[in-house]
Amino acid sequence: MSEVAQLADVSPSTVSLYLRRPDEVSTRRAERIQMAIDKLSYLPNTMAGGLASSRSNIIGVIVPTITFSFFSETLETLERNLRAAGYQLLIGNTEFDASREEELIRSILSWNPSGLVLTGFSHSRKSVSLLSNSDIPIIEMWDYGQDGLDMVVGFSHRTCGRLVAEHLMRSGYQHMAFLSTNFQRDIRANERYQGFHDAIAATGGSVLVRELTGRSNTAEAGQLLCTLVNDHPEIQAVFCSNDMVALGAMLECQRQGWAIPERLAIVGFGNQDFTDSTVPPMTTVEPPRQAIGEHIARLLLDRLKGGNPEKRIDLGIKLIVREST
Amino acid sequence: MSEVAQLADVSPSTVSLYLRRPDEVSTRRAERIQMAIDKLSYLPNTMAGGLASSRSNIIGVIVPTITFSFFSETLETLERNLRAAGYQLLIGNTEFDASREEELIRSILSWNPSGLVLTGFSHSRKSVSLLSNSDIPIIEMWDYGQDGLDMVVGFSHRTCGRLVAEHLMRSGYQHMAFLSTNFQRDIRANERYQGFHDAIAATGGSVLVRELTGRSNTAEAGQLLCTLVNDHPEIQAVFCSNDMVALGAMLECQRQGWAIPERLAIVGFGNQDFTDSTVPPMTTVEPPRQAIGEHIARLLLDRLKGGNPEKRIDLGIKLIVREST
DNA sequence: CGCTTTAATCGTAGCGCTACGATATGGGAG
DNA sequence: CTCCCATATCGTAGCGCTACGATTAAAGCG
Repeated sequence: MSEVAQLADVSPSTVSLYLRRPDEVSTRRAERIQMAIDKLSYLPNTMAGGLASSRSNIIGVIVPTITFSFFSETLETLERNLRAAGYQLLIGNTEFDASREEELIRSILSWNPSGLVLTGFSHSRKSVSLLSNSDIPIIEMWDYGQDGLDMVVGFSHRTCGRLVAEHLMRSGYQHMAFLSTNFQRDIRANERYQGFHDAIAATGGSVLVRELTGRSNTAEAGQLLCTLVNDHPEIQAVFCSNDMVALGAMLECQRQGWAIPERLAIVGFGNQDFTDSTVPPMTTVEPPRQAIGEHIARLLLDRLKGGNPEKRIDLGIKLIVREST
Repeated sequence: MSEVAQLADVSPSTVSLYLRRPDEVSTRRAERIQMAIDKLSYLPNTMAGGLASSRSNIIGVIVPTITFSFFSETLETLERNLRAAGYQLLIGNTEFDASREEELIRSILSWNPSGLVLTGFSHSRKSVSLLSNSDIPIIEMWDYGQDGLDMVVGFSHRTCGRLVAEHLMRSGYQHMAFLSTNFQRDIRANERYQGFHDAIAATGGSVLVRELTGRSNTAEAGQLLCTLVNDHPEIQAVFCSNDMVALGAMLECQRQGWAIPERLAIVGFGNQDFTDSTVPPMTTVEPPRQAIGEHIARLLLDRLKGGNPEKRIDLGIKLIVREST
C-alpha cells in the first residue's frame, strides 16, 4: 500500500480511504491511485485490514453436509446475496457429527467473522457459551419452533410431517412407513417423523420406520422397501426422508410391478428437479431452500447496518401433490 | 494472549509457542498455560497470527457450482483431508461465469492463502498473471491434458467422450445424440462432446447435439429427447452430460414406451448413486470425484512441507456398463 | 564444582493495514 | 481580498500476534 501511495504521490491513509470509501477521495487523486494500483497490480492484505479494524468481511456458515442439494442451494443463494455486499462465506461441514460443530465454531470465531449461520438448534453447552460470548449476529436455519440463540430462519419439520400425514389420511391411507437416511443423526428427519407419527397415531393409523445405513442410497432404499412391504403387506403409503430415497422406492415398485399409488403411495421430501418427471410424477414437499438463503442474507445485512430486524421467520413448506399419492 | 500469559505467569511468547508447537514448552508451564486458556476461554485471533507470520491456513478452492454432486463431493473429501492438517477451505463458486473467476482469485489471494485450487484450465489473462505473481502451490483440477499453471489433478474429458463412443459403436450403434446442460459454458461437457464426436465421425457415424437451457432440468431433458427422436428417428443412442439428464431421458422413454436399450440406448455421466437402480440400470461414467480431492490434499500437503511431488495426475474415468446400452 | 552444550523462555520489532484526530485546501460570502 | 467552513488529506498509534536473536535455566561431563 505504501508503494501505491508513493507512486500516486499521496499518503497511505488516502490510499486506504480510497479503497474503503472511494467517493471521499477527490477525483484527481482517485485516478492517480487507481492507476498506481493497476500498475503495481496491488492486492490489499485482507488480514492486515481485518486486524486493524478488528472485524472481517467473513460470514461463517456451518451445515451438516454440502453434498445435499438442500444445503448447497441455500449456501449458493446466501453466497450470491452476501457477495454483493462484500462478504465472504466461510463454510464448515459437520458431516452430521455433532461434536464437530464446536470445533468449527471455535475455528470460525477465531476469524472474527461478521456473522455466523448454524443449522438447527442443537449445540453443545460449550458452543452455546462460545456463541454468547461473541456479540455477532447468529442465525439458526433450516428449523423453526424452538427458542433460538439470536435469529431463526426456517420451517417446522414437525408441521411438515403432520401435513404429509394429513394429506395421506385424507386420501384414505392408514398404514404407513417412514423411510429415512441417517435417522439417528439427522435431527430434522427425526422431527418430520415425529410430526408424521403423531398425526397418524392420533387417528388410529400405524407407522413403521426403517433407516438406511448409507446417506441416500437409492438401491438400499429399494431393497429396504421390498423387505418392508413383504413383511408388512398392510403398508399403503411411504414417506421418505428425501427425494432420492423416494426415487429408489418408486423404481423398486416399478421392478416389483406394484402400482403407484394404488398398491403403494410414495411421498418424497425436497421437490428436487427430477420429481416432476418420474412415472408417475412424485408427490413431495418443497422446503424453502433458496428463500432461507435470501432471508438470512437480508437479516444479516440489516443487522450489520445497525438495524433491528425480526428475530424469527417461519418460511413454511409447500406440499406438492402429484400422482404418486 | 497477554492476559493468558499473565495468568499463567509466563511471557506472551511462551503462550504463542505453546499454541504453535506445544512440545517445545515444558510440561509444567504447558499445564499452567492450558489452564489459563480454559479459564479465560481464550480464542486466538487468526488474522493477527496470519498477519504476523504472513501466511494463513487457508486453501482457496474455486468451483463452477457447489450444487453439483461432482464438485461437492470433491470439496467434501478435500476438506476432510486438509482439515486434519489444520487447513481451512475458502470456497468460491463462479456459477459457470468465467468473469467471476478473476474476481474470486483476487479476493482469495488477498487472504494470503497457502494454496489455491481451480477447476479446469481456462482462466483470463489477468488471472494467470495474478497467479504467477503469487508463489503458492496451485492446482487445476477436474481436467487433464493441457499444460497447467503448476499442478494438475483430473482426467481427460475427450478421452471420456471417446471411450463412451467406442463402447456404443462396439454395441452396434451408429447414430447418436449428445444431450447437454449448459453446453455453451461448461467447457468440460464440451470436451466430452468433442471426444465423443471425433471418435464417431471417424467411423462414419453421426452425432447431434442438443442443449438444455436449465441447469440439469430433468423434465426439459425429457421434452428435448422427445422432439429430437421424433425429428430424427434414426437416433439409436444418447450420451448425456450428467446422470440427471440421463434419468430424464430414461423416464421419457418409459412414458413414450421406447424400450431401453432396444429403441434407444442411454449413457449418463457421474455414476451417481441412483444410476444402479434405474430400470434398466444405467450405463454411465464414473469420474474420480473423491480421488481428485484426496490427491489434491496429498500434493498440497507435500508441497507445503517443502516436498516436490508429481506435477500431473491423470486419474482416468471408469466406464460403468449396465443394461441401458 | 566449574565449564560447555542444549533446551526453555523471554523481549522486541515488525506484519500491513485502519481509525481518528490534526492539518491542509478550496470555494463562496461578506 | 479576507475569513469561514466544509471537504480532503495526512500522521501516527495501535490491532494481536509471530519471528528471531538474546538470555536464562537445565543437563551433562570431566
